[in-house]
Amino acid sequence: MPVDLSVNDLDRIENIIQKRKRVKRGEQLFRNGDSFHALYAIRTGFFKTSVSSTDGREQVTGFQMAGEIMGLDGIVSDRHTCDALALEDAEVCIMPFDRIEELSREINALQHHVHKIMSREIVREHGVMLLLGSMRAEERVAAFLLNLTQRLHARGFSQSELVLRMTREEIGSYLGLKLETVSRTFSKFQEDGIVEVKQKNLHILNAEALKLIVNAAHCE
Amino acid sequence: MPVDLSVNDLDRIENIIQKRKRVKRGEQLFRNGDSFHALYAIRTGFFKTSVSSTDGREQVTGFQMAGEIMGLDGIVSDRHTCDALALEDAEVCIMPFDRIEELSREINALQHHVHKIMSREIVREHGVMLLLGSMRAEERVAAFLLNLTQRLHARGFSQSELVLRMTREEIGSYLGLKLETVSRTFSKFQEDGIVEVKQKNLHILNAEALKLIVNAAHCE
DNA sequence: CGGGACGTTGACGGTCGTCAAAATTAGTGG
DNA sequence: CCACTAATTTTGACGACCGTCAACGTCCCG
Repeated sequence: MPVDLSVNDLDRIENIIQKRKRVKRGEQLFRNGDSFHALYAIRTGFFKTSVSSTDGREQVTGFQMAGEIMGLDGIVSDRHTCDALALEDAEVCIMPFDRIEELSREINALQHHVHKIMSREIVREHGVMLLLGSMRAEERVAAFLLNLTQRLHARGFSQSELVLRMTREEIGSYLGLKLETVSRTFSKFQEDGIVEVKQKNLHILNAEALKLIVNAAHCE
Repeated sequence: MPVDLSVNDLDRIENIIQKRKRVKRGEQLFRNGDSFHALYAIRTGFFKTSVSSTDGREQVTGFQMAGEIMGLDGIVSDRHTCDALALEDAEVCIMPFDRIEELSREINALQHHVHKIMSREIVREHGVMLLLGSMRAEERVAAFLLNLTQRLHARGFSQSELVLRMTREEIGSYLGLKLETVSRTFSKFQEDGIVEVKQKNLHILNAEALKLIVNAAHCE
């Protein structure tokens, strides 16, 4: 959140949050078609968002953790266009969007902050498109692990230990791979001594090796 | 643009556009790293936007035509994070972003309009992720053609005739395919009597067939 | 303790990438 | 306007990567 704000403005911004909501693991916060009226800030927990095609294929569009914002997809049509499902028990702040817009008109820093959040999401998705469009399986998985650990580290968690809240199938959906390929890639990384995988628990032994895999141009 | 506005407000919004800029085919409007200060609305012409990985792989993130907005990626870090290149001679309106924010605070409809534009871009990218993550080559190409024709049709062009301003390689980059695969898929569609391809000129003979290809669950 | 969801591993095949060559077009300068 | 070169496109042959199908193992939760 922006820092250079008067105490008064900070108070007003915090008042946007009318209430909080608990979402249990396996429950949906919102789903495709729901009417849109608020953005959600994650306080605790872990979510996945996904879209589905008419013929039922699911594409995971992202995994969200504490501090991140969900619901931006709903602004354009006043309806949510994706599903948000809690992968572990979670708590979110409900921020009614009309109040965000109202206050944004009065507090410049908030206005710009909102714009940045949306722009950041666009840039993030550019990165996913690069991953899906041009990387091979090992590169995708390596990039995925590095991204996760980096975000967890920024929240005070370990750089090398993490718990995968999502299934192999959900990882695969996000990365454009089948679950078997994800599993096999984990196994290969383990054989190579890069990671230690024990079900949902993952220990990164050699982050540099992962970075090399991601940045390796595979043809030259 | 929003409709329910006073004449006065409309005037003020139009005054955001300080100047226009011509961009010749092959020229870049902005590039990764450029400092950000404005959004660009396309008046005429056709653009591609793309991001690149450290090792030089290019991913086309979109093709933009008249009426569409470019530059949203730059808001978050005050620097553009992608390249925008004109695929045909073009003219754009330069809209300084600080003026957009300024006026957004006063004109609610403009504020909401800006939010919708950003949300729409996020939703569009969700669709691309679905395409890249779960569709096979023929489905991708079919979806691409339908998307292009639909947008061209909305601008008064033919539903069935179009000129591909981009190369096979650029199409491939956007769709996560190699140029040879794009070319082969066009040839196959032509054999099947779905389209007629003559270099950059494309004639869609059977749009319904394309829709079937896109919506076909390929395994059940 | 038992059942169902999830994960791992193997064998095999298809889709699409790679490499190469030829054809067609576009662009440039004389 | 034409010759010439570069860029783009098409097509073929081949192979790698990853998806598919199947079987088995493991974990979690009631």
